[in-house]
Amino acid sequence: MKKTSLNDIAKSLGVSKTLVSMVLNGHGTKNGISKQTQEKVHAKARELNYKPNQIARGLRTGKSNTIGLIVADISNPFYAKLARHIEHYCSLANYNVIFCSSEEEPHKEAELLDMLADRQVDGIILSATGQDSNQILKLKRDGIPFVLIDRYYPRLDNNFVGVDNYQSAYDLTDHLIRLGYNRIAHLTVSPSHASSLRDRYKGYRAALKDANIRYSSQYYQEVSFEEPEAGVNRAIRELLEPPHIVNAIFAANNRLAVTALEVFNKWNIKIPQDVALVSFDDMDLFKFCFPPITAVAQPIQEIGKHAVELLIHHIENKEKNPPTHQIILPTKLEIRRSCGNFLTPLETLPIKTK
Amino acid sequence: MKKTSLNDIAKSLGVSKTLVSMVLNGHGTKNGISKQTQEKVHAKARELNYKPNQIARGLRTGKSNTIGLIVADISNPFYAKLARHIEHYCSLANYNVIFCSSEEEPHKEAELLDMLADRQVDGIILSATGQDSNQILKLKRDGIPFVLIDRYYPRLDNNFVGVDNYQSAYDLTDHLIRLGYNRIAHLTVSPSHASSLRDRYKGYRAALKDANIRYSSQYYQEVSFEEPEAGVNRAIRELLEPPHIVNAIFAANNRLAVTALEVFNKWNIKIPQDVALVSFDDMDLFKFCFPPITAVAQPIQEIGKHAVELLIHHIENKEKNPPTHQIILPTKLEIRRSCGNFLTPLETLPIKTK
DNA sequence: CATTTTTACTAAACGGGTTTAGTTTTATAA
DNA sequence: TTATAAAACTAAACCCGTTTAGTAAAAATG
Repeated sequence: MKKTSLNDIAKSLGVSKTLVSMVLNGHGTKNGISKQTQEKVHAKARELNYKPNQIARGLRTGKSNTIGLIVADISNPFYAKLARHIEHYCSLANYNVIFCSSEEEPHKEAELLDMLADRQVDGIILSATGQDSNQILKLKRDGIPFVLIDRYYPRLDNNFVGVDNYQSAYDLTDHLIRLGYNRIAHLTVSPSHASSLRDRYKGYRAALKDANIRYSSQYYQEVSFEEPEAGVNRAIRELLEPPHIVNAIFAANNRLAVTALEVFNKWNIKIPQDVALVSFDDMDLFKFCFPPITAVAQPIQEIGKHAVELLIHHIENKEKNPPTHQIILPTKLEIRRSCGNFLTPLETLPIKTK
Repeated sequence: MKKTSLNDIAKSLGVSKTLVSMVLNGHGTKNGISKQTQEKVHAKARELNYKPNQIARGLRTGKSNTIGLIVADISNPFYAKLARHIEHYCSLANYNVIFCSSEEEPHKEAELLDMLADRQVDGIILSATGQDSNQILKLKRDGIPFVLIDRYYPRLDNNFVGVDNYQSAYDLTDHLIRLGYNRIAHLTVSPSHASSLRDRYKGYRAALKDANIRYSSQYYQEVSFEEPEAGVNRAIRELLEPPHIVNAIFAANNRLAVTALEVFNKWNIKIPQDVALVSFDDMDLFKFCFPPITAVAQPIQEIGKHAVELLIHHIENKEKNPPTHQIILPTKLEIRRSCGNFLTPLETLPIKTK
């Protein structure tokens, strides 16, 4: 059964499609269409189950009421939850979401951005891989409204919603230090072009420095995004085999922490007896694993909400060229048992170096 | 900067836009356009960074190269992973995905289906809430190709990709029975219109029956999707407070199992000493929690792959009206420690009834 | 009664592609 | 030399809404 078009309604009532369009868009009264005619149009539209073709409408109005969302990895619960909230807030504002996952690959990110532009999305929410700011400059040049989430480009003045990765990482490291850990590894992803990861590292370093703890380059372990298993394996062996370089590990994201957990399991390494573990980004798993893992939790729902609000504001005030906003939301340090006695965070524990 | 249109290229070369369109779509030679002209067109398109407007193209061709995906709950890792694979396979076939989450609400599902139809998607992949088959009939009537995943409508002859929930639930229950558990609760979601959940229940009942284990209606516990916490709390209190109605719990999906884990944590209920727990649907958490949870794992990537293949096949053979397919994929029973000694599944353990 | 205003509506352009049905020019066959 | 075919290209319709500019008829005003 073919779909009903505006013309079908117009013909069957013997009026112009202009009239039908105006009435159905609620501009009937404004344009002086009589009450009776309006009623007839509405009745016929209902009868024929008319649904406007959004593509045709979009072609004329230049608006698709669709936004694009590109996250680094949709299978990561952090981004999955974020995606859900973004979809939710968009649907409240009558926008749809085209959903993409860049798999942390800059060339895929570039392709996706092009594709979204071809689809005439009204705006884009992007967690950038961070390697190539040309993409961002192109968006700007093409005048497509966009909001960066999670990661930003330090030198560019863009809309951004995220957390203070530096301070949160500082606090997380400081938490370890106050519990007496003095040899803390930093496990991160390579190549870590993402601003979030770089800031986490800087916060970690600053906390060490402020506590007068000597940093060793051996503490820094980078593993590839594509194959974290092998990298984490190697990193943990280096860090924990005699002479036990570290007594605590700071995982720069949840995926690394989970992978570390797997490796610990395999080698029967005990937390926190053999090593303490903390993670940036919380997840359900960390509540239930043994022992529960201390982590920095990001306010995912708020990030999604602000990103959508900001984006839609920009879309709907496009010509006025509104100023950009940077929204930094607070994180929460979820203290659990993976660093030892969590009830007395200020008491330093005797650390057993195995 | 305004985007380049076909007309821009045509004018700047002094040719018709027909010619440009044909050349850029690779129909140049077929339509007898000379080599030189074709080269000129390509060169100019490159120079002006021409990208066809997909909306305009879609309006004319009636194809949007977009499919809609509706899952029940995108924040559930099962669906998040599925979504990722679906997006991946679609992008290989040059389709985009509009992503939606019905939150298990039939009216939201209906709205989303309408919305996707308005957006002229070429097809839909749907994990239906299962309450209202009218939606499905409407899709059929409108001639929109679609594939059901995860849940199906037993009476309707549709494309479907999923697993044998009945048999898998039977096997999972049987696993408990062989370990000596004889009072097994079934924890499920209400209202469980989804075929998957109903089949899991049937498989559970059949396994009990075949083992000559008496079933009590007290074993069946239904909790609401919107607020599982309260429901699971109540259910577990009913099941595990004296007189300890059951010694094992079969959670019909991973979310219920995770919620149960939370409740156990709160009340200091030990697995498997106080109660055994198994879950339908696996997740990372079950590998790492203490103890690790035995679960039925679905082949998520294969489900996504087959769903996309089937859908695209139907889209691209629409007029030929290809026959429907039902693809049932094998599950895997991941035996862990949540039911006691997992190394000797045939040996019955002495069960302590608290 | 003539003119202006208001009411109720319509024709046609537009957006940016695709596609059908030609047209013009040049080469080939009769 | 003329009819015919092939080669190279174009005009215009079409998809389906939205929007601008305008018209016809009735009512109000001078």
